[in-house]
Amino acid sequence: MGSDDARPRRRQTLSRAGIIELAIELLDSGGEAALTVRALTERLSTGAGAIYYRVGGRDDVLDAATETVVLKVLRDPVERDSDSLGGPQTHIQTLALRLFDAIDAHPWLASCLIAQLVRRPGGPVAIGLFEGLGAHIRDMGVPQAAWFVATSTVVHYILGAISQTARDGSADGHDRERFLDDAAATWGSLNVEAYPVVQAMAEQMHAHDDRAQFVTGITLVLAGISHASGAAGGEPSADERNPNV
Amino acid sequence: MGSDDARPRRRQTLSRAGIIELAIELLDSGGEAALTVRALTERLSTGAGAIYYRVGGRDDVLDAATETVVLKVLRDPVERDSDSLGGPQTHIQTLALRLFDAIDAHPWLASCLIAQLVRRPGGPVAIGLFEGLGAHIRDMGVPQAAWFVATSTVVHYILGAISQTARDGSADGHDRERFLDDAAATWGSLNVEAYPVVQAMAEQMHAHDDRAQFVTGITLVLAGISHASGAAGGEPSADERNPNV
DNA sequence: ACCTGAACACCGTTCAAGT
DNA sequence: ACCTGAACACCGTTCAAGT
Repeated sequence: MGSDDARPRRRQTLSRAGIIELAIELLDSGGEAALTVRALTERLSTGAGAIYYRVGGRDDVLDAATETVVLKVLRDPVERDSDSLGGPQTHIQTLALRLFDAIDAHPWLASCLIAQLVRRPGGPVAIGLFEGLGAHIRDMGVPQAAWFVATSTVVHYILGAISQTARDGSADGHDRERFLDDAAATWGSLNVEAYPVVQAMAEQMHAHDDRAQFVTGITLVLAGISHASGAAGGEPSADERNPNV
Repeated sequence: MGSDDARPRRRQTLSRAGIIELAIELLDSGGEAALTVRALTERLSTGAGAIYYRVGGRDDVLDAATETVVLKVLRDPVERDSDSLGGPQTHIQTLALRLFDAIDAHPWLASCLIAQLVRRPGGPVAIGLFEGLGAHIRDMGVPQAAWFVATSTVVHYILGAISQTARDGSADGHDRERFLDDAAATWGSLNVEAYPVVQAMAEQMHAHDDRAQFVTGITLVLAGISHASGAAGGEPSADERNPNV
């Protein structure tokens, strides 16, 4: 206000957003191990203290990168991807699939997302997830008293499923396929007396498609929710109440 | 065989099992960060090479510790914990709850279990999980073609749910409770226009009980599975198509 | 065969010092 | 206010050398 000396900022090269953007780039190309404070400082030609001043420690950078990616995925209105005729279940599938597909470009995201929700259960990522998915749970006709349990169940399924789809930094998609083929071969070669179920599953594991299986899984979870709460499947029908969930 | 010079083993102090046992002890008391090769060597009065010779690198120790704990939990017949009158769904709940409860004593287990299943999808832990749970999925009457999808869905839900129950090494149960209270307070104080659903969930989040919610969640998932496989009389909803999938 | 432990190549974080 | 970067206290892993 009163001060007439217009203070010239020494530099403007270093912004919080720029650090986070670079962090995402490092994570995408080299996995979680590639995000080091040193890699950040070298690429930005700065000192370690600058990172701490702008963002914080390594975990804070990781959380910020996760938040940036997840909130971007959640922000777009579902109508952009969903058939507008689809009911709330379709919208939940759309959101879930966006998260699933984000793992392809950001294989590090699954474990960071899980870690972040543990560290900050009331934080912006948790809020975005529960608001985005919860609205459709509400639209399914689930009674309000069950919104939190039902949404939590969906979130838990999504987290577990994407965590298993994530490759670690080193492996690419092709490696992972061979990896699962090996696993299926191991299952198939087991003693059928000791492992009858796994033995029988080996063939399906070999043939299975991660994405299709993810959709089936979430469909099953939603079926359970709508069945238990008495809500009709895709259509938000009116007066259905079940206090029991 | 032929050689008559009975070679005296220099020492017998260092066994693979002993290393793993100590690793679990370190993990239980100090979290994942407390398991270092150096901590192991100091407590065992040995050199780093000995660990590598007997078990392998740090990740191998982590995997071995995880395997030991998980397989122990899965090994007991479910009849020990389940009401013997209970059906297959009860038995799945029993197994799931054993896993859930194991997180209390071993808060590090959730993230290590997830990591291990990614690293070794055909390994003994995966096999134990899918055989143990899959047998009851079969007993529910799910058609064989859907065993793998259905069991995967249950596994994914369990992984996601226990990952969120896990505290990190520093926090104890009391800390975590205060943590969630804070989160609920944050949710409750949000702008109701922007976050109507989360705002409405705040109260339930505050009142909720992790364990009860876990049981509700798995019940919902199982309801979805039995509903889908019962209604179709064949495969579960693998053919229910979201048009944009 | 089994173990030792120094050496190597990294980490994240801090903080006095600069501008 | 904002940045520097040396210093500190750690890591996991390797491998020649011992027995």
